[in-house]
Amino acid sequence: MSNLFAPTMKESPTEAEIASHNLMLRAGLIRQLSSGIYTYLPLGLKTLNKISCIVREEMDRVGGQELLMPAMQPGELWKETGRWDVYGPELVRFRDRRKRDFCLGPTHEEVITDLVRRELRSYRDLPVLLYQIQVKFRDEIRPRFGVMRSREFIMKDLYSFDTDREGMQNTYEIMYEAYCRVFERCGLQYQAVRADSGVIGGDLSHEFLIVAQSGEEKMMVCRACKAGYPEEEVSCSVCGTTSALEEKRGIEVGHIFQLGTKYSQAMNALFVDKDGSEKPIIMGCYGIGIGRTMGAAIEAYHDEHGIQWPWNLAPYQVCIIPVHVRTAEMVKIAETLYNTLQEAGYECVLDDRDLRAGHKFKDADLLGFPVQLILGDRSLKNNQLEVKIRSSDERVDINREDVLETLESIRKKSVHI
RNA sequence: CGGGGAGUGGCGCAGCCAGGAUAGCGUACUCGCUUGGGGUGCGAGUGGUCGGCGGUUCAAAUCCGCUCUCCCCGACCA
Repeated sequence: MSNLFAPTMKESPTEAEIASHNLMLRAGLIRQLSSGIYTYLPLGLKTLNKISCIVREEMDRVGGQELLMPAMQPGELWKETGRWDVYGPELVRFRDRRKRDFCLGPTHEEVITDLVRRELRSYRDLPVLLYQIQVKFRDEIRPRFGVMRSREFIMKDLYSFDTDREGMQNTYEIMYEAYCRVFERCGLQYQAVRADSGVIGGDLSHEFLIVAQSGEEKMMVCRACKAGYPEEEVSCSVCGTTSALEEKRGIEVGHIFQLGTKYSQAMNALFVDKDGSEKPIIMGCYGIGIGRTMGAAIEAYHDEHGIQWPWNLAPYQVCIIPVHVRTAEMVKIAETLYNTLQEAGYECVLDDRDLRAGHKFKDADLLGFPVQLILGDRSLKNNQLEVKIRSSDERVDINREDVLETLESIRKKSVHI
């Protein structure tokens, strides 16, 4: 950690009004460049990448193919769908040197549809699922809550292309399940809720919310069948029970849509069906806010001391804390332990800084590593070390040779999939 | 965009109303000693265009005008 660029702060910056924003700044995960525009520092990027990896794996698992589209998009495409006029000032627009209209993509329906209409001709090419994890730009009226609503943000957006509505609905269900796995693997409590499809357009739509007290959105969840409903929908539950609705709050991190032919029709993205007739491709689109998921995770898991990362999202799972680095013996044992864990596949940091124990403890708590391995003089003599679980504050002394076994059992308890 | 608030060493703030000497406090940082299991104690030190431009005045962080930025509340969103 002496080499780690993770500037922590003891005091809270004034601008951060909510826990996740405050902690991301204090723990040195992000720094603000401008309103709604943030730099991810090394630790913040680590977690961001963890979320991206999980998302990527789950998209690939259901047949998604990753590509990368440009952020800079010609206005022409947006005029084709009419969204150049509809989207409003949230769309970041500019002209190039030849005075052609361009924008920075807030979403990529136009670009992907343009790609697909050029390359996909036959029903034999379908269905296809294409996605990217990429930076998006939305000139929000009011950016707020740090990375939760920023003007530049990382989003996974997948677009599906089917030959008919049944195919699209099938894809939708598969994606729904994939989303459930993503959030489970992140170690987050989530809730899917029926939603309006808004500006994006289309028919059926669900939002995925991370359950958190501080969430901006209210929802009603059926205690029996776990189905979620928007607050305003007082309709009863699908499973028939009427009185078992519970109000919960959440943070929207994902949204899935059945688009139908809204874009394919407007942009003339057609395929030739079995019977030889040309039909518009049936589309769906599926977003996950990567940075927002990170913020929501902190919002859901923190205490007065700092972050409590779920195992799979932690920048490092283990923090080794020698209470001092004054003796060669202590340093050697700490380094040996570090190497042992590295070889065993644990991501760990060694707090080799020449600081007082209290300072290191405070930092480790703030940064939220799931496990702290504390090396003190007393336990050292007995060939022991102290294991502290961040989320429960549970502490036990174990023999040093049992460390891998102990970590493995902690990992098993923390991770479900 | 409407309503509210704030810009003063890295961070958190005081000073401004009632203009005046070297712009102050906490923290962080550097050095020395000290301490060593929950942000040690003492001492010394570095670091400031007081957001910017213009004006009033013998004199502006302080008064006036313009402007930029940031934050909070509302409509919108991953």
